[in-house]
Amino acid sequence: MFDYISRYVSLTTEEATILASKFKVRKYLKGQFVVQNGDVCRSESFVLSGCLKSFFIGDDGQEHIVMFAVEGWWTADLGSFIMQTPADYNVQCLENCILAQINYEELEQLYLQVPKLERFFRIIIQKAYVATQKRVINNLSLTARERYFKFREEYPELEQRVPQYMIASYLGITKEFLSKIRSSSN
Amino acid sequence: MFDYISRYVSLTTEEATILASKFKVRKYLKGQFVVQNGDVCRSESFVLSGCLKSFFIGDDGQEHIVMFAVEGWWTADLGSFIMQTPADYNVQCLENCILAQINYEELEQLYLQVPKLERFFRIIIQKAYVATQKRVINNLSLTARERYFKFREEYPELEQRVPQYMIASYLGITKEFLSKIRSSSN
DNA sequence: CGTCTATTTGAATGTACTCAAAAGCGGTGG
DNA sequence: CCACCGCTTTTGAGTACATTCAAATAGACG
Repeated sequence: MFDYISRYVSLTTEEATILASKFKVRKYLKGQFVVQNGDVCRSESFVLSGCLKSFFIGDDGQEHIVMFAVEGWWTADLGSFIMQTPADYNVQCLENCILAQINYEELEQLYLQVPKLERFFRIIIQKAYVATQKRVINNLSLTARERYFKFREEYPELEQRVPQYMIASYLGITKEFLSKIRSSSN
Repeated sequence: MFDYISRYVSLTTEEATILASKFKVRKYLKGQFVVQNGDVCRSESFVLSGCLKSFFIGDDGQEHIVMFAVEGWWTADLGSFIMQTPADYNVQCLENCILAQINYEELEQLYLQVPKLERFFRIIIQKAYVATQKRVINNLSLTARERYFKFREEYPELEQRVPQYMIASYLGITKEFLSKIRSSSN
């Protein structure tokens, strides 16, 4: 995690120590929930190992996957976290996971103690924002087929790690249709 | 703009002066481009008055609207701006506009001179990110019809100000189909 | 080997798109 | 003041992409 952060801002040993003191490392088993819909999302998690999905249940009763997270990614219901309001999403482990977590109050303290990190998180979010905007674009301008192939290119690891029906959900198509896409010319 | 910023961070008079010195106010006529696809997006713009669209031309040759911006919103090709790489999008005025603009170098200086603004922009981007994620969700879980009515609720002003075919583009549907949605039970 | 879950296949249906043409609407000039 | 032009919106018929539901098949795990 330090390696990762130091790509964006350089920390002194002291700052790194403060940083480390705010995070707690926690293990989760496959299937466990890190965030549950309706609860306030109390912490932001950096994935040290494992794989998770964020999803919500639509009015239709169906599960819609918002995003996946693997090693080196952050996960949370950010909307809930920043406003400290009940979460729209669930975050659940698809594998056994090890997460480095920081809660709301400690993060606010951290911003005060190490203002550089304000910059770090700004940059991280900017990138996430741009990526999400690209996803909006793809959803609007590409067919299901094209979206799927783009997904494969961009996240070849996920293609392996995650069941197909979840990828279908992430892409916004049914599992049956994804299966048909795959069978016709892969 | 100061009012707007002071909702998130409180600035001293001195800091406000520095802030003001970095921004340039510029007027654009209806139809003018603030950012052009292929150019590097050099500045971020805060809309003082007017209305703009960000869009790109898909492989199919069709215009896809990424977002609108009205008074009190920020606009830019953020991906291009933060990486200083050629823009994917165009940003064009739908009305005569007055924008407060800051370019890349000046913003970086500003972050150094008034670190509080790092916080301000982090918060802004966080909110934009959450909003964009909601849009992804809506696109995945709602029908065209539902998306349209949600859009009306959320942006009643835009509904008035922007031609219908652009709203259709923003929603990811054809203008013909939007017309049909409207005619059946409005 | 049996059970549970995930994937595939097929037929019928629905939602949204394409293309073409008509109607509405605002501005401009005769 | 009306006629015409360009641009936006509407309407309709035919089509394509994606969904639903049901059933069959394949894989993983005990």
